Amino acid sequence: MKKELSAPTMKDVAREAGVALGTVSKVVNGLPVGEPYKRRVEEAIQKLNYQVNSYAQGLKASRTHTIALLIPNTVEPFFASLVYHINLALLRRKYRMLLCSTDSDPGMEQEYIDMARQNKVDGIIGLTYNPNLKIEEGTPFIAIDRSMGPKISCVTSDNFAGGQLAAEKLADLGCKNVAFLRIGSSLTNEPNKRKAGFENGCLSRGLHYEMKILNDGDPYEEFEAFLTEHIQDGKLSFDGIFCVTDHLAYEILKTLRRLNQRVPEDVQVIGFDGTRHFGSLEYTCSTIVQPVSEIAEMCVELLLQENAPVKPPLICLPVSYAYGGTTLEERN
Amino acid sequence: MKKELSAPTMKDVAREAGVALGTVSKVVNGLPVGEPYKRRVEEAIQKLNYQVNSYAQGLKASRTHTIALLIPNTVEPFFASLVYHINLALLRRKYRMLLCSTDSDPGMEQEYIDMARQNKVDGIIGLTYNPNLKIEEGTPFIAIDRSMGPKISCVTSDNFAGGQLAAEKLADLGCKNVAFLRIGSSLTNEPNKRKAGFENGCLSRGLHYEMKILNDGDPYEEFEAFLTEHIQDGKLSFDGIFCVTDHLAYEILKTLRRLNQRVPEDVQVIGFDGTRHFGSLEYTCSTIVQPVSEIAEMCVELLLQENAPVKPPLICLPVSYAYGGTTLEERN
DNA sequence: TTGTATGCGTTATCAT
DNA sequence: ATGATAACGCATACAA
Repeated sequence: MKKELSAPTMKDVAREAGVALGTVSKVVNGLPVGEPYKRRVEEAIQKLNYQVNSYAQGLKASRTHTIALLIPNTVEPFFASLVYHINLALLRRKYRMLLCSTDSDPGMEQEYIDMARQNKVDGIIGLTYNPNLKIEEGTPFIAIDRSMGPKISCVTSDNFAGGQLAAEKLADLGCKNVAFLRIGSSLTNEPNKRKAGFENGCLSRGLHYEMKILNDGDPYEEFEAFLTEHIQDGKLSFDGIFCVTDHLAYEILKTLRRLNQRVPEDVQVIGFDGTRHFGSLEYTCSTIVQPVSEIAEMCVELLLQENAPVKPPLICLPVSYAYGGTTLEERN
Repeated sequence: MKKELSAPTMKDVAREAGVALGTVSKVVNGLPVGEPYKRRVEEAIQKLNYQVNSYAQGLKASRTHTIALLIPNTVEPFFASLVYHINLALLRRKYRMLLCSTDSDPGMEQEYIDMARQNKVDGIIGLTYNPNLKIEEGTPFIAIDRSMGPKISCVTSDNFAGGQLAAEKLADLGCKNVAFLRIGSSLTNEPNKRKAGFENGCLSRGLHYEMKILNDGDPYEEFEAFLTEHIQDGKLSFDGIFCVTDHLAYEILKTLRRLNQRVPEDVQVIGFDGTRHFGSLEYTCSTIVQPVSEIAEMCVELLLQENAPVKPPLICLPVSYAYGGTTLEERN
């Protein structure tokens, strides 16, 4: 009655196989070992149902094959999708993920970063809007969507090109007079790039445009007021609208319905995000799709290649356009 | 130049504070220590920015304050919400979460369970449809939504009561002839309970009902055919429909629109799930809401109370009804 | 009350 | 090529 309830250790395997401790370690780690020894050890492992204790491994090697993901929540579709794809990318490399859902609360974020430090994670991937987060010098950190300073790589989708693409699409689809709608703290700069790209696209195509930008707390009704102002004799003067997120597009679609505007016949709408409803069924609206899976892969790749010659400060991944029923196009 | 890049250890703190190793340990763990010593140790901790290494702790105590969550994916709203709330419940108790997104793939599931074992997690919360998963005897395991055998507690929402509630609501709202629509493997028994509860509710209210149940691979078109069969002179014979999930309800709403049936004027629709779109804005449809946050809390609570006198085999949490625009009710 | 020493499971450096 | 042994960072039983 030695250790019937605690899990078997290498020592147990060694005793069972009648070999030394070091030999078992070598077999487990795939180092060269004499064939008969190897067989006996493997049989003992089978018999005892032995599994290495990665905590002991981590203690020794100070590499834990675990990374922490800091994310505001797992519920918004874009975040949910990010979590999913990062998890996959890690699993492929036999890495584990410590999930840290922060609610964008600075206290929670810091608490989680400390936790991560205690757990000696090999690195952190973080999507946070907190500019003055204290990150340990030694811990590899990759930021998503938001630059955290020059020493930290940031992976994001090409927001500028996305805005531009939206403008070009609307122009291609026959629009003459379009609007840009946005809500969100002006501190965050990524939406600003969407806006800049959109303006750029409109100018290069000679597309007339107007903008309506709300701050974070503002009521959506202001958009309705804005649109109502642009209706004459029941007809909206815009024939195209670019919304800074799919979420906003969804709200605007409802507003347009209330205002008796048909989509896409009277006015076409393009959003930004590209995360589909209900897993992977269909888009809410025509949209600029962020390459979530590529973003995930890039983050993990960058994080794990420790001996990187240089750390790229900002990596923009290409976006694409997807039809979702709110623009004039063939249904497929 | 001893250890300028590796993190400081208790030994470093002890040297800095001029006390013994054990004293530092006691301060860190809140054990009684003389006030002046305590102060010096705390100052040293501050100065060196020391953090305990929870891997070393775990190795010693064989308790790691980490649990693993096995879940098909993080993208479907119900799952996403579950992940979010379980994460919160764990954080409150200073526990960490190892996220294991499995795609319902038995291979991945087993791989993750092994990983979890290697990591010596303190327990596993799992939502899996794989009945013959090999779970270590010693590891505490809580199942969500699906019974994994008599020795493992299962937490779920009260699906039977939910079905019943849907029937009663439809009756209350004036329905006379209703339909139950379901898609999904008949092996899973929770949807069966929704069905049984619904039938029960219909019978007790004298509500006439029909059922249409599809298997997993079947095309949605069969629902459309079913509904079309029940249209005479443009009028659907059903005035109420209960869909087994919000997801299905969403599809059915589109179908009804194609068939020129107005919702809720001609026919009222109730779904099941209650996870809202876009984080927390609004429901897709009127629905039976699962108490996700309570489910999460219950799982964590059960998992962590190790000295439980008895393990309840099945715990059903109460559901509620929420208006979502597809039933005849006041907008609020 | 504080300091010292041992062991947790693993890996790596030694002799053998 | 294999076996013994030290060390990783921490907690704790024991000695001072």
